Amino acid sequence: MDLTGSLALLWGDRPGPRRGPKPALTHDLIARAGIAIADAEGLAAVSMHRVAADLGFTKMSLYRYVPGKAELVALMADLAMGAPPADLGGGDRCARLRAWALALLPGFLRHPWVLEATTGPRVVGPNELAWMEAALAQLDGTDLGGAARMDVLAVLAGHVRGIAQQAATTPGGDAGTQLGAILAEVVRERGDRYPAVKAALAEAAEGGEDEALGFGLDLILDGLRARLGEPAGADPTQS
Amino acid sequence: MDLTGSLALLWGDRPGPRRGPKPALTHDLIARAGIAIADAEGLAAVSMHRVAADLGFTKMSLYRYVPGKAELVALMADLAMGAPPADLGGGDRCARLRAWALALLPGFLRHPWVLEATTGPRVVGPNELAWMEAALAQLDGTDLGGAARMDVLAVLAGHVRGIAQQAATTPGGDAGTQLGAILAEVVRERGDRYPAVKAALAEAAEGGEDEALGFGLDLILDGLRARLGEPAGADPTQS
DNA sequence: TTTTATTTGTGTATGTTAGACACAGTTTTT
DNA sequence: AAAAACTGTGTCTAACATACACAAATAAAA
Repeated sequence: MDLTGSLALLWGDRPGPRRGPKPALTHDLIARAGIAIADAEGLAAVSMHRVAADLGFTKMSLYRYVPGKAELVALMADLAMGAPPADLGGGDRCARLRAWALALLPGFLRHPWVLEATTGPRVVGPNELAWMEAALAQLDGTDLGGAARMDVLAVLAGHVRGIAQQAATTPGGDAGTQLGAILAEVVRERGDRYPAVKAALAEAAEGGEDEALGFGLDLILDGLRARLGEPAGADPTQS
Repeated sequence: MDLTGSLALLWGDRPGPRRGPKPALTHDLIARAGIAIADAEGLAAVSMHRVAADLGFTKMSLYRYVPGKAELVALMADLAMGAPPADLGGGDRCARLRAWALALLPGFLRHPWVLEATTGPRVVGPNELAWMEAALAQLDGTDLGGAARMDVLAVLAGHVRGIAQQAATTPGGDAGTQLGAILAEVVRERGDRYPAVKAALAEAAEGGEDEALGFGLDLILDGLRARLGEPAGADPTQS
């Protein structure tokens, strides 16, 4: 894993002068082809051969643009998530952080494989850094230390990721429904050993509403408001 | 991905009567061999051949015990995380949830690959379910709905995962330090476009203390306390 | 304008991986 | 003793990432 190589690649540090024939492909084109495959058939379906073939080229020609598969996936992930919204709306700091977190979700839902692609050590791309910047900027002027700010970020992003991951397995497509069904089956058969899970599951299936993301965010942001000494914002779920 | 198969496997639903020779291996033995490899060299180093070889057997003999690699990894992950602590200590509900989350961390730190292995759709094993049960049991008697309880779980576990993931890339070993160094380098070169990240990073590197896990947990649990209408517990970071 | 250096796209080859399948040896049941 | 069932193994295939060398193309240098 040559991380230094993929850095220059992700950040577009290409040497200028060329002499040979003009390259027929671009990073953008390649990444888009990979994204299309991953969206339709999952990250496992993305192979050098497949991406190249979809572009009408040979597998080996891809290596002229990308050092390896890891870098290709990094490129795909950074492009798929896109840039953060320029405007997080009005409201106080925490409301804007809430908007930020909410804005993060659609990307994960549209490209569930990004969750897989961004676990473990990786190179942070321009878009990912832009998302970080957008959130951290909201914490300017607070008395939080650098580590604490990073931590607020981690909590928020972690929660969104968790929700996205949960959502990615739920919709009725492939193994998703199976997973839910199997979990339910296990709990039904051996539910006596897991009463709390059984109860929560039953009640969740009954009530049905999943405002999971909002609920968790409110939890976190209420805590943050208290920590910052700011007044509680408008909160629809509590009087 | 045959999820039904791995379910019976993870939960030990083996058919009773045997006629042929006694099996030389057990799921436990196989999983431990895999865990040893993953701990030492990462999840990528775990292959059927490698695990079998380390046990002194042929690759194909493993398939007598495990339907495929996915099931092997699921087995490894469930065993590696182990059972939740029987006693979460005294204190109020939120203090016990805090203890639960803190107890979750060492497993992730000892076996960083579990993060990778438990992203995406998977079969939930006995230990994972036991962890869920332990946390959900603390929410008994609250007015939270089933979905909300699951969500509290997701927020807490998600945060611990995030911290573990961050920690997994930090310690000075392989690509970890590189990643941090590269991020720092990117920010140093182009820091003007990411002032908030730059500031947070600089301050974090300076201050140094990373009570990241505790900070985030307090954030979440403060929010939860407010939601539950319980008084704030003893909190060392606030008067 | 000719030559030369450089870069692209490709074909071929290698090593690794997951998994299918059939077979021989072993053990329990009949 | 015979039959049935199960285990461990060897062989085989297909997919994959990646190394390497080569021909065609193209821009800079002569």
